[in-house]
Amino acid sequence: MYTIGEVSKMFNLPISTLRYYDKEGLLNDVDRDSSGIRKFNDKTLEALRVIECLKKSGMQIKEIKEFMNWCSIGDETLLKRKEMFIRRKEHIEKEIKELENALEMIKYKCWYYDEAIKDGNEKRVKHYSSTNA
Amino acid sequence: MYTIGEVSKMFNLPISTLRYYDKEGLLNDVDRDSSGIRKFNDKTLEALRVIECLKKSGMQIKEIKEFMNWCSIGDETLLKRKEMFIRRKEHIEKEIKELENALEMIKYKCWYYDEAIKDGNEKRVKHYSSTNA
DNA sequence: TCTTGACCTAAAGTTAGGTTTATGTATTAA
DNA sequence: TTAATACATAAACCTAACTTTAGGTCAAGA
Repeated sequence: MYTIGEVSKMFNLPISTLRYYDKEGLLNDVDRDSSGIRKFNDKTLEALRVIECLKKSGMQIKEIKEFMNWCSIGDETLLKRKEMFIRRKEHIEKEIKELENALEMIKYKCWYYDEAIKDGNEKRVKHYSSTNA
Repeated sequence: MYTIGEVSKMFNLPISTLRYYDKEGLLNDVDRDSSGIRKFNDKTLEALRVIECLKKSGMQIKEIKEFMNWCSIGDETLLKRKEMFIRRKEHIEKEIKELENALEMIKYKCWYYDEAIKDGNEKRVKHYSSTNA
């Protein structure tokens, strides 16, 4: 059992964010002690790891909430959940490709400015712009 | 010379976004015809390509504006610009790594649900959670 | 006893990056 | 001449994902 402050440190997430996730229904059934204080368990930690991952994959909070809901419904949603992960996989693979393209252009720009700095101006290197970037 | 509508189609960007970029100062000195209509040139197209790339690398509009400003100042900002691209390179490389980590977890989840669907439930496969994800 | 620190809630506020709306102008085809 | 298009502006609006604020509870240590 962990307090909200402990979990906040473990995940490097503001306490306000954890409360927000709870309020939005991303953290199914968070236990409370007799005075209403949240007691997080290992299931919550696992949920937070999944949330981190799904956010990275471009999902919105309300979509993640929907997924968490499917999880608590049970076996009848297994297929839906699998299909969702397949879509996330495709999304993230596409995103990586796009980032790699951007990275190529940025690397070219690093070279471009290296050369320009050597020359003191962009005159010579400018000619390459249309052919390389 | 291109109209805003043509550029919108070329870059698959809403006209409103192009006007917004112009207003925010991301598109240095866009020419206008005698009745005030924007006439984009190849320099603008190149700027748009750079903007796309810098956005992908995680930069904010106001930071991109600052960079565009450096470009119009001239050779004295060459070093600054190069350093900026080096930082963008680092940022994007870090981002790719994080996405690759998320992708690993998502792939595991795809396998997990594949197995669970074969079994009709998560009972058997659940045991692997702590060791794999 | 008092104060400090960690927790709680509801509700308002914030920010980025656009988008929409309302209104107007200029060109062109029927 | 009228209607449709494509352009223009300023200003209001929107959304997601938090964050901040204001006010309150509770347990522990000095």
